[in-house]
Amino acid sequence: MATDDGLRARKKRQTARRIEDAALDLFDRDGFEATTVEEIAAAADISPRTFFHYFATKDDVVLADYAERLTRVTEVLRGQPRQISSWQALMASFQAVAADYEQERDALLRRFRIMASTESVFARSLQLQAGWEDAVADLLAARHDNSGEPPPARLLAASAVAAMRAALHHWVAAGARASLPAIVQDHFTRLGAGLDRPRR
Amino acid sequence: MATDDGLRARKKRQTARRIEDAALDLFDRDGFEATTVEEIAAAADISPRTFFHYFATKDDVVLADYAERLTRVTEVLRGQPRQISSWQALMASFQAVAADYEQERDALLRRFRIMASTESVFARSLQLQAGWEDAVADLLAARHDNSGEPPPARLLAASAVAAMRAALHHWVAAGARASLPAIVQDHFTRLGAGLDRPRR
DNA sequence: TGTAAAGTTGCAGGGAGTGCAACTATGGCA
DNA sequence: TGCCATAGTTGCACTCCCTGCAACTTTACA
Repeated sequence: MATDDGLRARKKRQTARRIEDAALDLFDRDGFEATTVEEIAAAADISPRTFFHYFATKDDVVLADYAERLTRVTEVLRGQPRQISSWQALMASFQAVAADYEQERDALLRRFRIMASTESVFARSLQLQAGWEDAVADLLAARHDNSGEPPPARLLAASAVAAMRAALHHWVAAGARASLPAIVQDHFTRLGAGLDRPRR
Repeated sequence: MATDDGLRARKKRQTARRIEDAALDLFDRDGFEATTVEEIAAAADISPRTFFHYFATKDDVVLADYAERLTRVTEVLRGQPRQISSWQALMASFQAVAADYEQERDALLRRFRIMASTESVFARSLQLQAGWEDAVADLLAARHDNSGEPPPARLLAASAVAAMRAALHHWVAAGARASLPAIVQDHFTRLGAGLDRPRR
């Protein structure tokens, strides 16, 4: 064993990457729905059957990095000092992801384009985000030191994901030119301060 | 024309209802995935082809009433006085739905059971909720009277849906015995007041 | 070099969902 | 009442996603 970096593992990563690249190119050219798994497999030089050993569904090729993003969020969240509020900790975690996103602006926009035009991919992305909520809520509950009343972990987690999504929406709608971490900070700050502002 | 209540329309509603009932019974008995459209069609006394004239996907049978819920939200939201804050208006709208939900506790819990065990249905429900966000955000933007800075409609809408979801989660996790509107009110109030509470 | 484990492939098949064309029922009208 | 246009139903053929299985190939390691 101990094959985390042997030839086998390296090849596997390469193949996954090759499939992803081939697929996204085809999606761009022909559209997601019009592209079949058979075509992707041919372009990536594997058999159609093998495709499903790498990705559970066609949708998942587009959303390959969601799992990594989640580990990023949880890592940063775990690293936050216990003195700061849960909300501040959440903001820091999601800003870290926002900073990562900015480094891959084009890939991100490509994904959004596909999501906007393909119901199933969009739905699946929301499902993965719901998984983030679960993980984050658990962490928040654990972060609490059991003295005093517990924070509404579920509400905090759901709100954080909602803020992140609204921020991304805002960023994309404005042409993806502004600073994403700044927008995320703004959204989190508003939510943290309270949404119930009197009219005017 | 003018056939909104003729024999034709009545029959259509009956058939839709018959399909829904047959499907949910089968889902309860055999599970969602193990039930085929063919079986549902047989139980509802229609052809498999006809099933897809009533429901776009198998998933949609479970989520049939989402569209009605949305119209309920938008109706109540439109009816809110312009003096109250956007957040108060949102709270009122979602509490109306919460009150409706409570009337159909068992049907609602059945749906949650299916969603919890079936990824695709859960994902689809989130997608429909995202549709709520769109509709609500549009309404909020329109509600604003163009004087002063516009409210962050997207953020408000996303937060409201998140609060609703967290409230439902809380309600179900606690055995669905508490008052759902009260829980919704509590969640909205917390969010409205601001989530960024200092530790202790 | 031999052997166990991991990875790949082809095959057969189930089930969702769609387009099309034929058929049937309904609603309105002369 | 009988006729016609329209709406709804059905069967058929088909595409595609995805899965289990068994045979085969490659890699790791002693």
